[in-house]
Amino acid sequence: MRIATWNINSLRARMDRVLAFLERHEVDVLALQETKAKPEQLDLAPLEAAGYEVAAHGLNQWNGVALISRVGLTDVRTELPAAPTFPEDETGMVEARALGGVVAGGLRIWSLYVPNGREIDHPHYAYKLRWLEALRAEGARELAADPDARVALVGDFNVAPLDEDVWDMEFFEGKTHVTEPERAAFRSVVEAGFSDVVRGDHPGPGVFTYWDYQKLRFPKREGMRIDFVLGSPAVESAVTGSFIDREERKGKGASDHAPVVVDLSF
DNA sequence: ATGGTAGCGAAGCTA
Repeated sequence: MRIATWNINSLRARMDRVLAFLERHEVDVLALQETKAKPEQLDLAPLEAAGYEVAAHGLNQWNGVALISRVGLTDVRTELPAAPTFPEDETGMVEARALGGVVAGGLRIWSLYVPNGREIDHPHYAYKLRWLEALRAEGARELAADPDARVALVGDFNVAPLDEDVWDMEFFEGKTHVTEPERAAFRSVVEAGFSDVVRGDHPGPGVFTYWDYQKLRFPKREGMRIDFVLGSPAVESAVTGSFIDREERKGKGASDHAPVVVDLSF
């Protein structure tokens, strides 16, 4: 089974890229972030013609999350995101940041869009830390109930866990994504039992998943590693390979994030 | 400190 996560920065603007990506890599389940569309705004005909469906989509906040899956492969359990445990953002749209589904074989996959945090002194930064703590608690709860649970936490974490995950630490001094509280919150999720299943095969420095549109960051190779696939022990032991599809950041109409792809064999 | 780019939706906000 091949799963992927991709901050798409508007699903409508990039539906053609999504379709080509799914087919080129034969992806089974794709978690999307920043869909920036209401479900009813999407033209799903091309997806369905290719054998895919939107298994789930965050309801109506711009920065929505979604799961695209081969038809019939993913059963969305609305209780899975455990939304009540997640803090609400100022719009009250909790479900638009975390959405989970059960894929055939019992894999639970969550598409996560961690709050950006904006500035360190902005209330959104504290919200980001609370949100990550809620994620940790929910993940820990799932593994306490079943240590062998197949759970993948995937998405845009908006945290660069290591210094080598940004192109220049000096640039990020005083900025979000690299602060110790954010990194500690990320590590807490890992320590709850969800390990990065990509980094081992694709160590840094210089291995990134995001490059700002501005200032020629991509051609200058000035990026950040902030998109992750974190797997429970059962998922980690099922990983047979992974890659970051840097090609998707190239060309006209690219998202500012590249997809992260992981192969699993249970 | 500013502005640079992109998306949405029709001005300004978010990233």
